[in-house]
Amino acid sequence: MKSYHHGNLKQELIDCACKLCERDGYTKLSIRSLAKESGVSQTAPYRHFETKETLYASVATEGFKKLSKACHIDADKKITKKHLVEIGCNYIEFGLKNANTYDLMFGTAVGNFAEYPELLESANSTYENMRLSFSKLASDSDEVIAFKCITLWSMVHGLVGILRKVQVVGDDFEEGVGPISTASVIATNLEDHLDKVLTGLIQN
Amino acid sequence: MKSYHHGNLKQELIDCACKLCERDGYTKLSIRSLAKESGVSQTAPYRHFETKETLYASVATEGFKKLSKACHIDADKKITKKHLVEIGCNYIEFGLKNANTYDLMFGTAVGNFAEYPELLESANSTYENMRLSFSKLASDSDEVIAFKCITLWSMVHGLVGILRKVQVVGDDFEEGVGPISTASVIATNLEDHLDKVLTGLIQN
DNA sequence: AATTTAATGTTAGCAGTGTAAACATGATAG
DNA sequence: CTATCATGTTTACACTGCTAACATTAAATT
Repeated sequence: MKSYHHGNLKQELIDCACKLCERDGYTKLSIRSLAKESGVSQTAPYRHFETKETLYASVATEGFKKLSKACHIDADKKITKKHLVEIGCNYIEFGLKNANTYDLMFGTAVGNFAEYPELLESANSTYENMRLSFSKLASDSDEVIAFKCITLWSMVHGLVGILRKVQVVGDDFEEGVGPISTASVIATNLEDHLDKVLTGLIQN
Repeated sequence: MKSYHHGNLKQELIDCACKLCERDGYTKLSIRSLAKESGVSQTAPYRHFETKETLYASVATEGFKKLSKACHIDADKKITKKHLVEIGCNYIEFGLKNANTYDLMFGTAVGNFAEYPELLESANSTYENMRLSFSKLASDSDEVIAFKCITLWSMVHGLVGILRKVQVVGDDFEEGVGPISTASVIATNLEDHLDKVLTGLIQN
């Protein structure tokens, strides 16, 4: 027989939410269906998540932890441009393979990260990781490092968005001229592409 | 007295939706509230929009038309790098000033553009505009032009996303090191920044 | 001009949602 | 052993997208 108290509800809800969110997109996620999935009453989740946004924040936090791991470079080694390209590729791969979670992390579903300390922490730590890698590449000032970092981030972030969008736009352009074919060329040569862009970025 | 038939409901709904969407974000937009706003019954909008997504598509279409206009460069002039920087700046300005509409245009709220011919048309025409500008910069092959185009687009698209996100992340880093201060430096020197990145892109 | 038809509106209603309030249970601290 | 408090349940409200059946009127056809 099942006990009145679940025992591990919060974590189970988060795990389940992560799974469903990535499968169907966060819009399709409902607290009620989540509760049913865990065999618990409709409003039980509210003992662990003040609002739906709080739940979103938890899912996003998990997302940033995964992203951080995906972009992690072993700190002992000396960092070269090749490593940065690798970081960029891993970032993009994460964004494309976990598209729905990525939306939650970078969209507007969670309005203000500062309201969710764990989310803020995991997001900032992802940034800090990237910053550290750049700082080991060249002896730049902190400002220059931060600048390069934001530039790389926006580059890969933009590629994730455009590569995804373009698959959905249809392609009624001539061969090789439309956004889809071009994007797919970029997508299949991500390393080369990032290398080219990073070269312009690093040498100055 | 008001007549049974509204006469111009569809356009009024779209206009109203664009306004409310930009003001509150598309998530807050409801067909019912929209109907009430136009003084019409709850379900009247369904005579003009099959589903809510269809309405979203109309709002997004208007968005792409505006974006296209914002990024338009007079075709007669000779295009220089400076013009491309200007296009990029205008793009970013649009994305930041019309953030909520931008979300609708580039998010997943409208799943498949191909289902909405007008949306597809307006989105592709925005791309085509940018492509034309690049084609007047140098005598590259169509492939190279398309490549540069996608690269610039993903660059500015990424900057819009990161610049917005970073304002929301809070900044518990040292002075000049955190994403916010860096991003704000980039934001206030957009021209320089784009110029720098474009230079690496154009010369090869 | 009369009549049919199609476009556009309304009413009523279903199933689903987020969330608040009041109450029930049971693990834990005194 | 008892009181407290975290965690669960029930009930209820206001809102949502959407469908089906019906009403009105503009436009097309005869």
